[in-house]
Amino acid sequence: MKTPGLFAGVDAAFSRDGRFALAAAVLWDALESKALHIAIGRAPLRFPYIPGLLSFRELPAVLAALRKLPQTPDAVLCDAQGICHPRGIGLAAHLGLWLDLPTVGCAKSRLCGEAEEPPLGVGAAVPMTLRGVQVGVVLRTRRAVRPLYVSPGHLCDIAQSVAWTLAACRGFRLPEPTRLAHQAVTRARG
DNA sequence: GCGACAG
DNA sequence: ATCTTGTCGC
Repeated sequence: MKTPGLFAGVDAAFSRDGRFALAAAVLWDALESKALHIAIGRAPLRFPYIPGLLSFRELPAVLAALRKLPQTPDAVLCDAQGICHPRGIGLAAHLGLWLDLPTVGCAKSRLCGEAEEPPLGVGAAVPMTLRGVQVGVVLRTRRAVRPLYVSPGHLCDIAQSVAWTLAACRGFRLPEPTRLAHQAVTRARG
């Protein structure tokens, strides 16, 4: 698939009473660099946070938010890992597999795998390996700023996950879809 | 036993 | 993730 023109970005947070997982799904037009729709989803929290099992805690709310979008995006960007996961199925991969949609994992920190420090320039990327095989990259999305851990979620390869992530960045560390989703869900919790 | 550990 | 103020830099 070529570079998506219509992205969706998702991110989760928690209600103040700690009983629900909240999530925002932002439909974002890359050509116009603008959000077309923002939806909020909610689901009761039934699972604790366990590294490696994040999907069980956050996916229900994420799915509820995505269901409210008026259109199906070409690809979904997630604030989590894709296949750079102990079992090869981080939240982004899990979500894509379930929805049968291309997804990318754009995590802010490392869960597993090894990588060198990438050069400081925007777009610099170094391979992220797990058990000797490359599963993603550590990508600099902003000059001299903490890099992102990018890996394919579903229906895309490493090169595409990087190209798509950069295609959705607009000067901030996080790609616009997930950055806006983070703002939206943060506002939603009051 | 010790350290690591997405959000 | 969430709890929290000011502060340094573009």
